[in-house]
Amino acid sequence: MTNINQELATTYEARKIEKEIYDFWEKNDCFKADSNSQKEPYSIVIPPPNVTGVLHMGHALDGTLQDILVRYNRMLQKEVLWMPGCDHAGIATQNVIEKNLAKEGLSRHDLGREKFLERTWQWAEEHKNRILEQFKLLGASFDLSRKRFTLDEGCSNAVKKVFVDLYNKGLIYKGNYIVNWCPRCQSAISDVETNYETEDGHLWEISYALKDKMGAIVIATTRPETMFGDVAIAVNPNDYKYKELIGCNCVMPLTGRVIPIIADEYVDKSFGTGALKITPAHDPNDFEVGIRHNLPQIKVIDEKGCMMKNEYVPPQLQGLTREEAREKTVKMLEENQVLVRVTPHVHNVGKCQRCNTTIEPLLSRQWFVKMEPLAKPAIEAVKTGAIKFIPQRWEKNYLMWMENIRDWCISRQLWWGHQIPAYYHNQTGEMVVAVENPDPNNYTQETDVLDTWFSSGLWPFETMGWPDTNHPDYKKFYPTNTLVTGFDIIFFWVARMISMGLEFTKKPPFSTVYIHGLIRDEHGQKMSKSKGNTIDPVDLIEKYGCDALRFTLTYLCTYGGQDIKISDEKFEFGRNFANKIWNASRFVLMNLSKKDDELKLDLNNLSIADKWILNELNETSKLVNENLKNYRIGEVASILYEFFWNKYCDWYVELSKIEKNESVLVYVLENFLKLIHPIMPHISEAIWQKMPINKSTVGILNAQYPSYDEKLCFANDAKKMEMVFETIKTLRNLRAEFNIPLGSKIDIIIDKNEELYSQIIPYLERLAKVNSVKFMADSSIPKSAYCTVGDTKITVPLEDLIDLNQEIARQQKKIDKLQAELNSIEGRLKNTKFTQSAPKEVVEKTKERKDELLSEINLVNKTIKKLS
RNA sequence: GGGCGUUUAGCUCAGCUGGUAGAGCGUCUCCCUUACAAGGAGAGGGUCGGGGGUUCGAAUCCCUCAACGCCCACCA
Repeated sequence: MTNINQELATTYEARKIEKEIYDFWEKNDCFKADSNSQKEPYSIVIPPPNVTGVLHMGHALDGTLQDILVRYNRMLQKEVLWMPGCDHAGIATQNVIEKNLAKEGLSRHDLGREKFLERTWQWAEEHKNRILEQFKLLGASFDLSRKRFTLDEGCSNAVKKVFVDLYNKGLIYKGNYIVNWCPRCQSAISDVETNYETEDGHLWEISYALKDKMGAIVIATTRPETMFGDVAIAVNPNDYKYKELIGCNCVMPLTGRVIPIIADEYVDKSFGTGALKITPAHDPNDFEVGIRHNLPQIKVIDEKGCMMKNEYVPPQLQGLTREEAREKTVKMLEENQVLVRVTPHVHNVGKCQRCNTTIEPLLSRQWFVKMEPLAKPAIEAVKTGAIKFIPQRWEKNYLMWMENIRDWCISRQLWWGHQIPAYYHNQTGEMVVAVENPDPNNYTQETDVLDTWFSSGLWPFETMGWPDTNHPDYKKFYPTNTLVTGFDIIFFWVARMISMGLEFTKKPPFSTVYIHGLIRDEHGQKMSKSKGNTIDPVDLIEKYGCDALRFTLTYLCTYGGQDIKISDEKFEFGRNFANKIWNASRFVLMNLSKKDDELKLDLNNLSIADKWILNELNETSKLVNENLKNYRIGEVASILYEFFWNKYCDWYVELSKIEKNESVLVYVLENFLKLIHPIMPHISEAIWQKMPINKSTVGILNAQYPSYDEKLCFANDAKKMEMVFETIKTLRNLRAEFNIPLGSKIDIIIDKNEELYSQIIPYLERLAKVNSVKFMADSSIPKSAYCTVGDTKITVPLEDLIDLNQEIARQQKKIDKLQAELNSIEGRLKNTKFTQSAPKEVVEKTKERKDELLSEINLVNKTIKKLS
């Protein structure tokens, strides 16, 4: 036998071993899915990280949870596919490239579309693999041979087909609507890409003179610079203040243009002055009002956020930015004495999610997806339970959004992305929507590209070979089983995948959506580079090890999906556990004298301790399976921690130093390694491979996951063993209270349960430093300390070592505690309502407890009497 | 303006279908016991945010208030 002591270092060298193990899996092609397999399928698609991205803590959590599910199901002997890939991330990536260009003093327009895309592709190719390589550091067991990219040929074909189909079904339309326009990105963005921030602004009240009457009407606005695009003043039809003015005209200050006063329910009588200027080209609500009243749309701010040069904008304002124009407009209004009042006003301002620039609501020609018909089946799928959210509360959130869905603006004025498959005739301008350009000589393709989420919305099926529904992957692995993601992209991504999946495959793309919390810093702040509070998972892996990171994150992952606050030091928890596993295993392996067949578990040759640990293992297996199936993954981590550390190490391994059963020692370790493998894949694999047992699979990752086994249920023996532990703990406690040094051994006299205790005398000797054990029904040694374990009294003759008063006090304390419990229990039992209405078992249990307490109190009382 | 979440030991948090509160870290005492000091043995520490209700029994279910956080929403 090799010298294992030399082979295994005394502290676990995580990184060295983790690298070796991952290499081993890769070399053996362990993560490759076989679409021809007869086994039951299990599949997950990764939420595709951005091409330009680097691994962050969110990925670490998300990736770990997916890997746990994937590895668990692989060990349940299913055919598992975890599909990896990246997202082209339209705006995000284009921004990065443009920033780099800017360093060279160039803009994308200097390069032109073709050159720019060439450059972006080059960047994407260079960075595409980086993040997936980093996922490997997490131990991700995805099938890299199937790696996909949202802009690859297959995805592009799927996107085109989906676009054309939706267009032909009338679910995609093009038109002039008001959209969220980012003047910096120079593109439209969707509603979900717009974040609102409260800002301190002003409410300016401006007087518009009536045209054919004396007097004026005063409106209130937060954006005076848009007034040049006004086409009406609106009041509420029921507002008596303005009743006679409806239908009148008024003269705009500064420009003198004449606009009507109209009535619309939308106007809130109580806000501001109750009169509202209508600017359809620069406000979404005004846009709606304008449509209702058939008003013109006057654009006064351009795509860069500057005042336009047209007949509506006063010459001195033309070309100014929105901000400059606002200041100057206010000044001009003041000079003209039409500014009635200025009050501070806090309001919400839309910001571009990507660059935080203030959004300009802008009238422009865009492409939209009509969402209502697509949302309907997606709502049904969740309502009927075809798709389940975990935790369930997210369903409400999802449904509320879907039921109030608005059309989705999918065109982006970018270059990086899927170019919209619409073609315009060079002369006639006729438009054709088709997968291919009907005639490249005469038709030019639409320059807009699609929102990134359009292609990621197809991710679960576009990666499986769709639209080829005979593709082996599609047939075997679609629909997928579980989608794992954070709540922040339910609207962006999850909702759209469900809609698109149902529309195009007629199947929900997954049956379970497992939503986890977000990673935050130790103060609960969101991690961001700008705040400088990020923790790099790669650093953590280097410092503590991958399995330590995974275990810690898993442990912190609650069923309710709470956000997870982390700090560097928290990962010591996982590292310590890995080290414990390592050392316990080292101990077991070092002390084995048998091999292979000799280590086969013999159920006919078990001590009470063996039965106890096997019973515990069995219970643990049961719980772990139950909790994994129910996505209580944090609970699994805590169950396994408790089992291994507090049961196996603290007790069973210690007992094995006194009297060992190698086969049980190995059996329990082996099964624990299997149980922990999904969470801590490397260390479990590393140790498993060193174990002298019959290994029927390539690695532990393919071994059969342990489950509850009737044959290993030893409940009665386990209970007895618990009593033994209680005895040892009680004696240790006594030792500590009386400051008896470990060197001086104690004698004990036990009054009951001789059969049990005589089996475990060596344990008492070693673990409680007992010198001798006597069995005597009634020991009457007055100068003694006493312990009671249930109905058993243990006398510890300490002669002069102890102060009798101290011992009396100690016993009295125990009585007080027992008595308090007894009082409460008796109260309950006296209450006939309790005995009548509580479940039988509960009443029974309470009665049993009462008897236990009574006899123990009785016992302690007797000993006190004897002492005094 | 709606909706959701959180409030439990000094800190960070568990606590599933109601049966009388747990872990890790930190603190205190003792131990470098031949797997592990990233360890071992022991101890202390909580009227479960406030108030009300349902119940034999509430951290757990209901109502209400408070604080903090998040999401959605067009209030100019």
